[in-house]
Amino acid sequence: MKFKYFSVLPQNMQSKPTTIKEIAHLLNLSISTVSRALHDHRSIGIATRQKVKSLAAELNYEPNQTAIFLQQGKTKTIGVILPELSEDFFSTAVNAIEDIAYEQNYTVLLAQSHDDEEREKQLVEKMKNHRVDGLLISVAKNTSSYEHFEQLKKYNIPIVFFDRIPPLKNIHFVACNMETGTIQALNYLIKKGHRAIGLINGPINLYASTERRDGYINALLKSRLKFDPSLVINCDLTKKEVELAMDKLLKNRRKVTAVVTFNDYVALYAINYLRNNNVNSSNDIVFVSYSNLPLIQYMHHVPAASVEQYPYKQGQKATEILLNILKQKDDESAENEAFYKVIIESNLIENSK
Amino acid sequence: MKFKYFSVLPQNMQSKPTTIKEIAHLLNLSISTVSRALHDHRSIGIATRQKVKSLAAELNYEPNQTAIFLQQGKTKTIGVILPELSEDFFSTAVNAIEDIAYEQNYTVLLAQSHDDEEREKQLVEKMKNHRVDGLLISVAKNTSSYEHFEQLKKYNIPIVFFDRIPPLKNIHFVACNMETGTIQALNYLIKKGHRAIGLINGPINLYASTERRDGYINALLKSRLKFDPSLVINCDLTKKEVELAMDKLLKNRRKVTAVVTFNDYVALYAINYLRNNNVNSSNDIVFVSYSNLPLIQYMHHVPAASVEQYPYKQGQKATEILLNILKQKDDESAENEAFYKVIIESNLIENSK
DNA sequence: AAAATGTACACAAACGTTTGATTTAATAAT
DNA sequence: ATTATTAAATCAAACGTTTGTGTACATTTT
Repeated sequence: MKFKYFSVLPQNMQSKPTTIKEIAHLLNLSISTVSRALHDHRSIGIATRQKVKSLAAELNYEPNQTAIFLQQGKTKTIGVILPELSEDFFSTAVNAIEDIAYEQNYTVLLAQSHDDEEREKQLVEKMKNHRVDGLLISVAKNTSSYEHFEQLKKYNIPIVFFDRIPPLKNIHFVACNMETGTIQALNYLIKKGHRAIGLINGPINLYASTERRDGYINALLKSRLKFDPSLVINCDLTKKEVELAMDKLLKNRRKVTAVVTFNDYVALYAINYLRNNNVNSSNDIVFVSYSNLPLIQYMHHVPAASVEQYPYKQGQKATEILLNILKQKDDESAENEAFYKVIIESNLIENSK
Repeated sequence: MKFKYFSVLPQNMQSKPTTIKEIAHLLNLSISTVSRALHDHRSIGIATRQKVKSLAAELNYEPNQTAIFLQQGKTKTIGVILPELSEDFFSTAVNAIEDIAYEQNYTVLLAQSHDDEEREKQLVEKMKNHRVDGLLISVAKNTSSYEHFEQLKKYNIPIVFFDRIPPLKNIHFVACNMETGTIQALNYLIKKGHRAIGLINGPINLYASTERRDGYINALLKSRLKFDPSLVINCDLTKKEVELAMDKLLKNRRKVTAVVTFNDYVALYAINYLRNNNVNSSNDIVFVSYSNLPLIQYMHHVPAASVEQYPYKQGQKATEILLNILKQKDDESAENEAFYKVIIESNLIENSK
């Protein structure tokens, strides 16, 4: 690792940033007049307004946000806490959040919990200290206590949860209903003639797993097919357990012709497992997955279809809701305490390739 | 999309957050005494300190950061502007940035330019308005003018560039030298007996492309092999052009036995192209790539080796440097204007699988 | 001509801190 | 007994805004 360190003369930097005060002094006006002139207040003569504005422009005046924050008691900043930026779902959700927030002149304070409850708590604390106006949270996988969220309510900092929502009563959230997508997936496969359909599901304690299982069972029942529990296998989503699960399915009495996997990664592991073990059925087993990550474009053998969870839409909705709440708070102190609960239906998307 | 909207009674929220002022009033002390007591100033009696602290704890006092920001003229916040969070390189760099920043009690204001120069400019402006103490930037691919960066210098907001650095003279930066990694890659292949080695490179105007090409040529010369320009093909990194490039290589007079690709995505496209077209040499051609993205774990046929660019280390170094600069600025106003220029050497990593 | 209205601006408080300078009282040194 | 020293706390200014209220003058209304 090379390390160069150059020393150079101090550059000609302009002193301190211009303040409203200086402008006032230079023009022999009061501070308030300058402030109002810059805001086009009607009680300021049009001539003075012009004078002020042009001088401000000349001096590169820019309002000191920190002062405004203090004065207004808010920061025009929303905090975002989510598990992992490297997960594509979240990074696209963040794209939405940024887009909406920036549109409305809000700034985004972003932080990752890395699915660690302790860190999540610290971040909540930090965000509170930083006086964010509101919070967007997708909770860590193993978060089991929720006081840190409750506490924020007391400070009157609104939270909107998205995707991974805590089991609390009075909260705002937007989430995706996985059951309907699962039903669509099953119907799709059933229509194609599949009767023995496997499900490689996630951990049993995850709500997302329950939704998938429920959808799976309900779709079967509706089609008057009987539900065979041996075709549903829970795993912790690691490569190893996925392969074990796939193996179990292959060895099952009833030979599956299609498999629904908890997400694209699981599909990938399973498909690669089949190919690596030269299972001749590798091309016969049809896969349906969730998420529709861009990563599947790179796969050689892609799932036939995928249940879309609309990360962008979720992020968008959640942000809109939060900004709405903040706006209401401004408008009336009319404690219109209502809870937004938005549920986006998932949808099956067939993969063209 | 379902949409439920519940109305609920206003909850018992605690009024305004506690201030130092209230504590002072309650204890019949002056504001300054309370402030100093909380900071363990030695001129405050130990008894008073205790009284103040316990009352503060009782009232859940938390200093109002916005007030402190104003008073101190800094925000303990660093801005980060980078092209795309969904690119794994950047999201791991962000991990490093967050880790280091949080360690030192700084907050991170994150934003994506989406490789758009205009947006980048707006973000810089926004960050400046938000009075971030310093900036970490990886510049957008098509940024061609740099005044928005220069301008910040005048405002005395330090910038540390990382990975994608602008062609400016007096700047701080940390970047990765791709040439050495490329040389390692070539040597690796040459040692394995390869003589006809293709290079699917990026756009010719990118510095990263130049580095790769230079490394490629230099390694060949050093091994006394002659450089054949027809084996180096530039492309814009899209799937289509990569396939075209691969095709060109296949049709070349000299048959390549190894290919170095600009990054893992290119490798992926190329490898898939070979397999899809049932080129029998698909397993004979050895690939070496850059980045070592996690995505390759999911590939069936992975590159034999990859040049690591150390995103985490780059993020880490850049943050450390920025925080150093900020600390110096506090300590002495001794205008020790020096420029950090850190170059991390890339390294070839063989893929085990 | 007196009163009401309107226009264009200034004053001053407030937001919640930190911090240099000052005061008060008690203690130690001469 | 007088003066220096120290300890403990207070005062007041400052950071840069916004905003409710006050004021002077000119203009209109009655």
